[in-house]
Amino acid sequence: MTDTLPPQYNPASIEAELYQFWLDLGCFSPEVRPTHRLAATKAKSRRTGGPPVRRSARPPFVIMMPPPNVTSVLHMGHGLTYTVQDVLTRFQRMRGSPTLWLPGTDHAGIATQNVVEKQLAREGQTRFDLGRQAFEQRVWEFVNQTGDTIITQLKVIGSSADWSRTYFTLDEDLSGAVREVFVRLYEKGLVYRGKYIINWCPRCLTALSNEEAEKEEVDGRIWRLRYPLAVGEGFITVATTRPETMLGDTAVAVHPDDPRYRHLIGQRVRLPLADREIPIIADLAIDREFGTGAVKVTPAHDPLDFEIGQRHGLPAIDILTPEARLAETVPERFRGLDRFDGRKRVVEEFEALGLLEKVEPHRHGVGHCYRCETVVEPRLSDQWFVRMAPLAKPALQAYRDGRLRFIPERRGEEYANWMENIRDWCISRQLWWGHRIPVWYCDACGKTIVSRTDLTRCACGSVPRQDEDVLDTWFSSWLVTFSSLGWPERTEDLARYYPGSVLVTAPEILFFWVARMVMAGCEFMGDIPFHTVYLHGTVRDTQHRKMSKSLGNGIDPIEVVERYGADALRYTVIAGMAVGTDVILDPNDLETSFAPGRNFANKLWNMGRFILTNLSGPPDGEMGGRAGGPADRRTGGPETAAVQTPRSDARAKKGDAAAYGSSVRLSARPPVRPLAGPYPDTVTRAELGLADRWIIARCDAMVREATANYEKYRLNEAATSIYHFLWSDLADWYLEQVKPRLYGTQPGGDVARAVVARTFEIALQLLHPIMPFITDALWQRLPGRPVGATIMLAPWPRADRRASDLAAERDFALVQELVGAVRQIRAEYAVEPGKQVSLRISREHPAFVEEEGTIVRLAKLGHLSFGDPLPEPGANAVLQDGTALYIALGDLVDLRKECGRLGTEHGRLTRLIQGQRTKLGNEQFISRAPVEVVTREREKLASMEHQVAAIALKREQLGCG
RNA sequence: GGGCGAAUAGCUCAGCUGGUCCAGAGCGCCUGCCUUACACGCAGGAUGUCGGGGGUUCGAAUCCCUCUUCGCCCACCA
Repeated sequence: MTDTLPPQYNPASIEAELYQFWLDLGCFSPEVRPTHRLAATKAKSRRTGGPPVRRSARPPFVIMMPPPNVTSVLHMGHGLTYTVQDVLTRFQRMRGSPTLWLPGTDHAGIATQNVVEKQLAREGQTRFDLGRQAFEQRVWEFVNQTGDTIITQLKVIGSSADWSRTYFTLDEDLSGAVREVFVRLYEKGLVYRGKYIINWCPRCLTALSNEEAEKEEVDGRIWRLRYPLAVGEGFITVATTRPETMLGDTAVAVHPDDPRYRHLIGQRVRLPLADREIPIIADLAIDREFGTGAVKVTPAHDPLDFEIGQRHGLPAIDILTPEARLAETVPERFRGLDRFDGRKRVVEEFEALGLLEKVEPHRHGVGHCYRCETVVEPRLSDQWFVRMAPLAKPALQAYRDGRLRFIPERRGEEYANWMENIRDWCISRQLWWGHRIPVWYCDACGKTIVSRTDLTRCACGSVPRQDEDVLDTWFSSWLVTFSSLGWPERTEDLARYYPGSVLVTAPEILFFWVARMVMAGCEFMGDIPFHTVYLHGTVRDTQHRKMSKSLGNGIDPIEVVERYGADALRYTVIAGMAVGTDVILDPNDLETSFAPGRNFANKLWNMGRFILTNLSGPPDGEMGGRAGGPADRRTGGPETAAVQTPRSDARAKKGDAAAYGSSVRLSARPPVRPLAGPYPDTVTRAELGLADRWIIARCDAMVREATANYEKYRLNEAATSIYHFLWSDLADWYLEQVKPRLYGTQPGGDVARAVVARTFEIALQLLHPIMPFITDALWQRLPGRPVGATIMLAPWPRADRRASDLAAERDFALVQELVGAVRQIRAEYAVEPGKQVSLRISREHPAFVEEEGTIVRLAKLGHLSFGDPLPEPGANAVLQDGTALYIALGDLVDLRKECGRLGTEHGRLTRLIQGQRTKLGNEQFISRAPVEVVTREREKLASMEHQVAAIALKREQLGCG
């Protein structure tokens, strides 16, 4: 790493190198991985042989990474979710927990198969041309070729996952777990095969689970069709949204108590077009209010109809081919028509026959394939299912008991609601890419054999055939909380890292994945797999549309990293995301969208440049800075930033390397004793000035706030409080305040350096989980860092009681108000930027005396004096504590303007005082409000009265009338 | 149809257990500054009936009701 720090932060110059450095240190692993670099340090002397493993008192912190699809490319949604996970991981790691963020990739059955099939299509082939084996081979080749892309990209954004443990859901181990689970569930009677209505995607040619068929509101139509009675005159009118299915009708159902139809029950109708007779039956499931109250029953193509059919022993006629064309079972003229063409044709014929009664617009939910968005077809089919109700019980109980909690909380109710109404899970897929169902059928003896191992011979001696289907992708993902740790083997990892801690993901896969993982954990491990489910928002564009490939409104995170750096990306999404809310970014204006992060990173960089070049003190041996004379800081330029300084020598002598993160050499793990708070141990309280005490107190407040917010998953608040401390407090005020001290033009340089170093370091550490690269780059350059130290393993700063200082906060606020007042006047009177003016302050407050230098400098004053303001015209202001200011401005002053300014202020305060008096005059308020509140309100009034009196006096002096 | 959430500055949103955060941030906008860390910057400034109405309370952006408008989840009304 070179030490030239250019004025513009260039993320590319540090990120890749730092990431590699972290990898080399092995610090993404929950176990200790001492490297040669570390072992070479004085850690050796402290330890007597053996690996430097230290058992932490804290329980491990484990996050399962939701495995991205193996063939996917990073999008902004990934950018968000993996950033959140990395922030939590880095936070916990620094707090001293053995931390495991376990990554993996998902074979993503349908998605991957679709991609490869598309490739084949371009070559004019289908998977059937290749055959099963060759096709699988082809997919493997594709996966091996592209599978690393997403992992590489995750690294680019700074993810500190333990890559050595990366799994793939089709790995041998995980496949073994899948088979084990299938067999166990089968043996328990929880897996069964049966013929039911499932969601069928006519494009992917496979069954889907209920969750995979996404309901979407569609503007459709509802047709009323007349079915003539078989005997005599008349007809019964049914209502349908899918007229083509009438070709498969096997009954018409009405409610048994419906007076309109009661007399028709038991009669038959002549089904038009199909020219079949079907019965009119009565069933309680019929809603009399809807449509005509008479329902056409198509058992092969509708779940409700299927149930009715079951109850009444109706035949089911499948009228569709797998591709959703009309099948052999319909009259010839319809055969081969696509379902939607068939629909048109059926309606036309009904109309021609005079049997179309009415067409109405109708908005309703239609299922769409979650992978290709094709309208799914409810279809009667032989599939494998998992009985879910028994599995849901303990998973629901865990939530009810409070053992499993959700953030935001309301998501818990969605979870519970789903669990309570859970339906069986269709797990077989008519695909070739995935875990083949471990079931064999023997055609000779008719046996069905479910087996953990591949079966080559049936007990009867003949060769069985394996079920053609594969399992739902989610059937392997719901197991990863333990299968990725070696289950069903009883591995050390499993013992140590199960159950995990937090599951972070998007709400979209709450049911697909999260809920099922809880069920699997309860069933196979006897315990829930994590105690907290953190569901973050979605990344959307400025029109609040979800970012997606098809809409073309996506943002490529890698492009953002290339342009602004990973830290800018991370800070922007974290700061922009309150709990449970979405992140809005403008794909058309990356510059503006990521400005917060980019600007902040650059600010940090420059703060770092400034601080590092000044930590070594002024040149020419003016360490105390007591001798005057402006220091030429250029001689102590960036190149020397990382060299040892007297300060760091002092630290080294104290042997307190641990406090500066060099503990990495001792244990490669944060030390048990966390870094103390912002109070620098190298100075005594007596040496600290007002500004020093103020920034230390502010820093301490930030430590408390940010830590609490990290703990509460309020990452945006943690981010903004650190941002505010660094930018508004440290950079805008403290660094400006200490410049003369650092330059040696004022005494106290040593103290200033100690305070700057400590507070900056603490802020960097607190910020590290969010902006890992720049914080480590700067932190490592701070004086006294041993080779191989990283902020990643530095201990989490602790609040320090000695640091809080209400008096300092109050007094420095006064100084800030005063400087602000002067600046305001200067701006208002357009005083030339460089021009010095004189200020007179009515009150000799100790804070003003102590911070005189600051005030003079920051308010660009030539001279400051205390005493009654001069009676001559000048610019005036009154602070909240009643302190009056007077600035001599000569001809610039406009008396009327002054009177106007003061008059406005006077009026505003008078109104407030009025309100305040009314409030305090209210008996009810005095008696009912808490004493502290009343006291506070009284003080407020007193202060306002004081201020207004001072203003009145000032107006009198100016002769404002 | 059920359940839930949100409406705060031009834009995107914070505001966690009703009373110092006399309503905040970022971006944008206006004015002045290339002040020797940073123009991806510094200083100053403007903009809000906290969606409408009602209520509870000594006190409401914050709690309750209602209306309006968006959004989310679930659902076999064909």
